[in-house]
Amino acid sequence: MANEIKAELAAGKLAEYEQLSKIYDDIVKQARPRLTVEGQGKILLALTDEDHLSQRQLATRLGMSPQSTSEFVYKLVKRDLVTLTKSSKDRRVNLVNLTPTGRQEIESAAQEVPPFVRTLSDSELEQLSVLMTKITTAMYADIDAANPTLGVKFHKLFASRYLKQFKK
Amino acid sequence: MANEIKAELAAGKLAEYEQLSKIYDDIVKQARPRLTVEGQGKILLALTDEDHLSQRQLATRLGMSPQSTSEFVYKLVKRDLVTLTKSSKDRRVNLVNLTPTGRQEIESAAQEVPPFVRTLSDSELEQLSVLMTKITTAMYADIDAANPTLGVKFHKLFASRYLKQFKK
DNA sequence: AATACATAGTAAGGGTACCTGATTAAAATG
DNA sequence: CATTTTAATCAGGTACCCTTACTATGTATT
Repeated sequence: MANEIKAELAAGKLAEYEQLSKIYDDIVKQARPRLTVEGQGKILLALTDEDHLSQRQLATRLGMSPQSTSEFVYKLVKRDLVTLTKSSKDRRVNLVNLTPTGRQEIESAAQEVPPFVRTLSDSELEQLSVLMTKITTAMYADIDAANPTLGVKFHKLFASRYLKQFKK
Repeated sequence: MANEIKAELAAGKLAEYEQLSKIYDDIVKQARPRLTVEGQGKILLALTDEDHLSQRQLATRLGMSPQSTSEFVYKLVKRDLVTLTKSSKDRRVNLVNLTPTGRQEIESAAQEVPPFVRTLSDSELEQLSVLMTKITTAMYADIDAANPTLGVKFHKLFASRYLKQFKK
C-alpha cells in the first residue's frame, strides 16, 4: 500500500498548504488587496466575466442565496463599484453594472507572485503548474458533476482571472 | 523573461486551487466534518498539540485577540469539547482542557484523501509532495520571520495534524 | 378582465469568525 | 500599601452566509 501512503502524503501537504495560506496573509501581511471568491469579491469576479447581470443570475451562477447576493450588491453600490439599473423589459429585475471604479478595483487587485513560489526552480515551477492543472481540472469536473450550471461558470471565472497575465 | 512567466503561471495555479478549494466542499459536499484553522477548530488544534493551556497562551500562539479566544472557548465549552478550570497558581487564569468528546471530535475529523488527488499517478504524487513541502517550508520561514513565536507553533500544529497518518 | 400562481428582490433575524475599547479581578511591583 | 500589569470578559461592530417571511411585478388560467 505504498500507493496509498503517497496519496495521503500528497493530500496532507495540499491540505497543509490550504490551511497555511489562510493565515499566511494575515501574518506575513503585505497589504495585497486580494480579490477572493467570497462575498463582494465573488460578485465582482462574476461581473468581470459578464456585466449587467440581474441579481438572480448572479445568485444562480455563484451558488449563493438571492438574499446574500442582494446584500453584497448593496455593499458594492455603497462603495461605488457597481450601479443598479432597472430592466426595461421586466421592471422586477435589477441589473448590476460595473462602474469604472469597479473595473479598476478588479484590475488593481494585483496578482503578485508570492515569495514562497520564488523558492522553486524553473523546472519545479513547470512541474507544479502541470500537477496543479491536473488537480484543478479534476476539481472542476467534480463541481460540474455536482452542479452542471455552476461548474462552467466558475471555470470561466477563474480562467479569466488567474490566467490573465498569460493572455497578454 | 520566460522565467517570470513560469513563476506567474505556477502562482496563478496555486491561487486558483486555493480559491477553488473554498467552494469545492460547499458544492461537492461529502459531509466530511473538516477541522479548519479557524475559530473553534484553531483552538482544538492547538490543544491537541498541548493541552491545558490558558486562554492567554492560546491567544498568543494562535495570533488571535484574547477576546476572540474567549468567545471560541466559550462556544467549545457549550459543545462539551473543552472544560475550563481555574489555575491554582494564578486564580486569574482559566486553563482550557480537552474533554474526551473533544479529543474524539478531532480524531473523527477524518483526513480523507479527496478524489481529485486520486487523479495523479504515483510519481506525480511524489513530485507534488516534494514541491508542496518546499512551498510550505518557505511559508513557515516567512511566518517565522514575521512572528518568531507563531511560526514554530503553527509548524507543530500542522505537523501533528497532517502528518499523523505518516507517523504511525 | 379577474383570479391564481410564479418570479425578482427585500426586510428581518440568525450564526460564525474576527476585531477594538472599556472594565473587572487578581497578581506583581515599587 | 498603592500602583501598575495581566487574564479574562462585556459590549458593540464588520464581513460573510442562510432561512423565513413579504412585496412587487409578470404570466397563465379561468
